[in-house]
Amino acid sequence: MAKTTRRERVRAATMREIIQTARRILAEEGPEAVTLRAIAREMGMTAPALYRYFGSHEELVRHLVGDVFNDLTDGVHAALEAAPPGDMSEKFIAASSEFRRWALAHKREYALLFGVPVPGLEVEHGDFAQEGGRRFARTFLALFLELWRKKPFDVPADEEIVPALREPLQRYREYLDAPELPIGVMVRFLGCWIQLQGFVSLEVFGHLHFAFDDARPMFDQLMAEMMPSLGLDHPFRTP
Amino acid sequence: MAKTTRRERVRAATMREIIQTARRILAEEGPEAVTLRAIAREMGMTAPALYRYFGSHEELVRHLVGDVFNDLTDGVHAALEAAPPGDMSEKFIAASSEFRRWALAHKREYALLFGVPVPGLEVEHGDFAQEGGRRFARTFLALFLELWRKKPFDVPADEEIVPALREPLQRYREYLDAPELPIGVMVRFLGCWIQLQGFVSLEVFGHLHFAFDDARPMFDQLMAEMMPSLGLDHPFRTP
DNA sequence: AACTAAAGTGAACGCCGTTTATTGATGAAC
DNA sequence: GTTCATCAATAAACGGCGTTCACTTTAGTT
Repeated sequence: MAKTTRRERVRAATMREIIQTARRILAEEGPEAVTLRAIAREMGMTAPALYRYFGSHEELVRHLVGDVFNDLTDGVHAALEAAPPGDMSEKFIAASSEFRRWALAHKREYALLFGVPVPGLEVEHGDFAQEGGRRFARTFLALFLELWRKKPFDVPADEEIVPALREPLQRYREYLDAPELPIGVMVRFLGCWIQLQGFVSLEVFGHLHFAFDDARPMFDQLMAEMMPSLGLDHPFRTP
Repeated sequence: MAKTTRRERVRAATMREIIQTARRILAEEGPEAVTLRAIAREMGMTAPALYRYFGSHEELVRHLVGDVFNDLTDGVHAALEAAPPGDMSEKFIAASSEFRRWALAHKREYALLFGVPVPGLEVEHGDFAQEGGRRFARTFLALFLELWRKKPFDVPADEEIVPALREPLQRYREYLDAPELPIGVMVRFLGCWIQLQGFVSLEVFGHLHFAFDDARPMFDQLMAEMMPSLGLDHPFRTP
């Protein structure tokens, strides 16, 4: 079991400390401050030493992305578990609100996950980061599927779906390994997710300031309009 | 009229050349390549010379933002004018599609406008850039208002709007100087705009790849679902 | 105790934004 | 038409960055 030599353990600890330090700097001073030299300085090391742990600055940041993803996903999971077990409306609100809350409370980390990809604008985050992203995606997907399975809601018939969209939806359904779902469910799921994340991204990046000081009520409105389309009641509440 | 001295003219021309050069670099090599030294190098100058024209790198970028905004706005205007004059459905599709088309064709410029604000994540773009942003916002706003005025569509009654949202909507309505509009219209306008820009941002920044290679059909689906809520027909077409 | 592989250092390279002192050009006033 | 002030542009330098390389220190293994 514990085949970990002492060397391996201290090495792992150092890697963890590096990522932790990077996160602190990210949160407190912004993404452009996350430099190898700053991290090393903070840890009482020199920058080249970090190359024993990460091949480049970019690779370090990719690990950072994975770490942040896990944090966000943990938050959403916790919110889901804290919600009244049977109440799907509350669960949906809990997960969505926690996503938004976390994003606003960790703008810079959020920007790292869902902002403009830094290098070529095309490259997917690799490996570690990608895994974190998948886990996060699975969380919301599972919630939608639970929603649908427990209490199927009205979804667009196949003929109401833009023809060119049908095949991509089928392929995504295969990828999800859920062949029993109508593609109308897929289109609802994706539509809702895009609305949710689209809204939160605009809010976090300040692109709703043109209309709102505080976008919270508009978010509630969005939820109030979206939830009925998922067969959920929305408690018209503004705590 | 032409009070411009020769000095002023050549100065203005140089400023234009700087912005132009910056845009070329932005488009071809990405935002991180837009450095004072690179711009100067390209123009056969040295970096400090640019300080005669812009107070800092950031100020130069703000002007760049304004320039890019104007480009985008011009594109949307052109698309609107090219649409069949009377057909509001076509106009709406033209403007929305042009917005998306331009964004995808100018990802890096788009990222500059609607990505993560670079410095503190809070600061609004100042002056020149802000004016560009306003002009752009006015374009879509005017389109929505024309829509509503020519053919009023169903909007949520005041009681269907989340209470905490009503006052902010009234204030935004005042700011727009359109006191005759029901706040239900405001909520529709903002909701549609947020959906549109949210979608395009996610697509441009690659955050829809998790489900789609090509998000175009999903965009069409979005339009197909959104337009009826604005009293518009959607031609179920996928050219 | 001796050896070896890993961890860490310091100096250097070429980038960056920015400041300062200095030179070159040009339009305006006499 | 010459003088002079003003603006444009430069070279050199500072500190910061990612990264490389030759080097030393540390620590586990034999």
